[in-house]
Amino acid sequence: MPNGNQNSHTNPQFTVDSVLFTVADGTLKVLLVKRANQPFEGLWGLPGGFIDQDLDLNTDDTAKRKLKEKTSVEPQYLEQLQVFSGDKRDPRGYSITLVYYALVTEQKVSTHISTVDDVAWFDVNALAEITLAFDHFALIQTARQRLQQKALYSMVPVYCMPERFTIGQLKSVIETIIEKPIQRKSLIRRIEASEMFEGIEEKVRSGGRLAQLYKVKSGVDIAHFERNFSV
Amino acid sequence: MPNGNQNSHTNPQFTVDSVLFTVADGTLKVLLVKRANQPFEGLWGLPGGFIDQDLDLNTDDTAKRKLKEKTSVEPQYLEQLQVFSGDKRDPRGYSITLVYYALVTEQKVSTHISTVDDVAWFDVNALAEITLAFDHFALIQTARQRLQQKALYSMVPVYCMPERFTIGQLKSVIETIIEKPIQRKSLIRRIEASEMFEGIEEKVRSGGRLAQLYKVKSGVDIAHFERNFSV
DNA sequence: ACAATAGTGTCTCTTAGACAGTATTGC
DNA sequence: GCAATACTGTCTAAGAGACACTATTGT
Repeated sequence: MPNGNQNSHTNPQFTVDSVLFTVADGTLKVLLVKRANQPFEGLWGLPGGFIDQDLDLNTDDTAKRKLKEKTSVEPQYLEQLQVFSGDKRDPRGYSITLVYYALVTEQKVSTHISTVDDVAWFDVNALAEITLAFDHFALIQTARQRLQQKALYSMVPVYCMPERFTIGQLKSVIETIIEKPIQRKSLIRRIEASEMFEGIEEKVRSGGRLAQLYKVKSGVDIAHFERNFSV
Repeated sequence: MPNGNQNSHTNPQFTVDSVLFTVADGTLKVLLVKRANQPFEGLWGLPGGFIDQDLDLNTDDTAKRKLKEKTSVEPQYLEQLQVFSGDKRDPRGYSITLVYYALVTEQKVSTHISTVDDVAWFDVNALAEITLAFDHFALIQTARQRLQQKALYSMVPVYCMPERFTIGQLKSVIETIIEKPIQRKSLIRRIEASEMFEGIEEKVRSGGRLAQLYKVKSGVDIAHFERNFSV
């Protein structure tokens, strides 16, 4: 309920940060950027920054723009996580950040990332060993919990998959995210019940019997399916 | 990822607004405030305003403070909904608002509200008939959807109840929120499975057989129970 | 007695987990 | 044949909806 008498004291620094996840090599990874400015210059932190009112219609655009600057692509999935605020987050004083979390196929960004040295994937289980800027460690943990929850009742892990994938690959990605094994049969039941995927006329070898390749049917929104794994 | 070179262009107006719900007279109601300032002076809008860095440790405090100003009590339940942003929301230009939604027992605020004329409960189904400030109509609809979802798999509707309540009363409140009938038996199963409630040594009359009164066990957090109504 | 509301018992249906069993591939 | 992975069939257990049934109250 704005009333017009704002000032810098009531209008603190506002930024948008994103926790971009992918699954590769059997681990959950998060994209971090080496900071070029104070504070925390030289430390790794989340990609993000200020709104540019000329470029961004809203904060979603800000998150996408900042991610594209660092990865050259827009994430397949992007969702608001939550706002973090207070005077402990930033040594300069009270600050507010709107945090998004996002998912992407690792392959889509790997070539671009390998050409720069200030952007890299980090294993989320190895973050305790490095010092991150601001409260970004806590933000990542919160995002990870939300992703784990969402992976239990939705198909969002598919956003970490390449366009064509096998059930075995998807099972492995889900298990990496939720850190628990699931029943292959349960996954197949979900895939069938969702009616969001179709087998394509191609199989791929995987050490044993050839595996059926699947892809998302055109025009369906994966995010709109809910079903529970009761792990 | 703040970097220090902010200005008013990259740091637009930021406010915190709250959608406070209650259930009374068999309908879902939302608390609105008559605006005393431009823009939209004289129209009804959500309670909210700017952060006060001296009073608010974080945005949760801002939401609570503004709600207390209008209702004299803190809500029993408060949760971040989402951020709304863009240059269409406020005639003065780009703006950002962090929206919370909250629940309260109607009785706790009724006496205070009746003493002022710029705060009132509105039936959420009658909002189309009045003009609200800003995009507050849309914010309320989003909050209502979130509340409906949450009422399906959690016990949050209990936050709309007085301290002691019957199963019949809770059933009615849930049905008002989700706009669908539920099975009394299913509700009882949830109450038992949650182990969060206890019957007290008192019954209350309700037109037929006396009804058992329940209350929340001390020390339990209602928000931490998940179970599905498959309505 | 009867209406009204509270509360119980129990059947069915859906669905997830478990896991045995079959199918197909490379070596 | 054997190891490895893909896929299927089916039993079981949990839990929600449905609804008939019993219990207790005021009139």
